[in-house]
Amino acid sequence: MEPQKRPGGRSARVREAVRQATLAELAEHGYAGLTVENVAERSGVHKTTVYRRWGGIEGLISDALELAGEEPWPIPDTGSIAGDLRGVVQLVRSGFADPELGPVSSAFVAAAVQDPAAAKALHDFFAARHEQSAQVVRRAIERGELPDVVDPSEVIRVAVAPVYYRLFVAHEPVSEHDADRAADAALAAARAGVL
Amino acid sequence: MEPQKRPGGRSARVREAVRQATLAELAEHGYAGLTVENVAERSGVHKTTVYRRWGGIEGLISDALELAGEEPWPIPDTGSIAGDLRGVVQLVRSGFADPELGPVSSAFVAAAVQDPAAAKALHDFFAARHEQSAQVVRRAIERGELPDVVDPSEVIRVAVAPVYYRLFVAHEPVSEHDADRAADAALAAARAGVL
DNA sequence: CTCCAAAGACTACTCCAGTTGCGTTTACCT
DNA sequence: AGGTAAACGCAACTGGAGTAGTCTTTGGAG
Repeated sequence: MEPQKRPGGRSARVREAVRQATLAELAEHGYAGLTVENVAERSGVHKTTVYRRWGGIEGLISDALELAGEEPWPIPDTGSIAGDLRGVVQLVRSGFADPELGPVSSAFVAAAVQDPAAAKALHDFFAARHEQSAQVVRRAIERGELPDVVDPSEVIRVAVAPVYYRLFVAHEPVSEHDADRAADAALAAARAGVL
Repeated sequence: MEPQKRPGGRSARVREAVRQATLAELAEHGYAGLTVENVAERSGVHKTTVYRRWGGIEGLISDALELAGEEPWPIPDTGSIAGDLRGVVQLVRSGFADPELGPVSSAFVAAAVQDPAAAKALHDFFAARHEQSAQVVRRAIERGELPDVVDPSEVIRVAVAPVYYRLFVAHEPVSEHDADRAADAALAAARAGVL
């Protein structure tokens, strides 16, 4: 009574096992502590197989990232653009603050800074996120809360950028207040029509 | 006729040679391609000496970063906060776009994402940069261009954040227009009093 | 000028990430 | 069912990062 056989046999099981092991290792040891051997041992798949199919750590990251990108992203709907934008930014902040998800998310960013393949995967990931999150801005435009000249995805970028900047560039702590302020700043700029 | 002897003898020369070699290797091969052996060979200093004094790649990066932090940062003075802010952000953008400085600067960011020591060094670096750049905002407040409730360094952060976000998180290209727009957005938020 | 302590150079070693070649298993196809 | 090609497992090997011990050089002090 195998789970299911149609979408693939052994290979599919191996792939899934490795993906899960990668995420688990990432959560435990972070990106710096991620090794192919540990992933292989945890997944029960042999070391050489991982090297052949994934090519190395970068491949593991890209694959896991692709998996993460398929998961849906909750879009806030508080009724006002102010609340929605704050919701989006807080979601980002809390995601990295989470002791379980945080290290995994951070690992993706870390990997992308070094490996071009991971960078491409992360680029696509964020393109999708921007597109989805921009929904809150489009709704606001329809409601007349914002001028229709604003670029919806640009508002999202400017809103979340300070959080990422603090986390991965300046390496400063990010409080809830910081997140709200970033969202409010993006909103003020959008209202002024500069975005 | 040695350059100068007071500030130290052999050790000082070794340290300087290694620092320069680190920067040169960083510019050529980036952070991913940086190895202790290459730095040692280029500097003419033995491998073991580098390991003993710097401890490894992280130490090399931290040391080079400390050196970079001592260099002065040009503060724009165009007469208006709008021009000054744009100048600050453009300076960031052009720094990373430069074919020589870009890889080095990027390497610092990459290193800091992985190594705590480099992260600390980069944190201090940006703290100093924020403090210096905030000057343009403080002048604007004095001139009455901005309300005196605004947080000068926060305006800087919000202004430059989208550039870094595009470069190192979303991995999107950054145009001059993007940089100007980010500066304008921060200014609009500051005028609205939300920063 | 001579001596000495600190710092660097050198050699040889260890250890582990990544590779290679080959044997074995597995899913799919007729 | 049986055959086959792809995918996986396995063990041995390679290469380079990092370490340890020892010798040599250097810069300063009396």
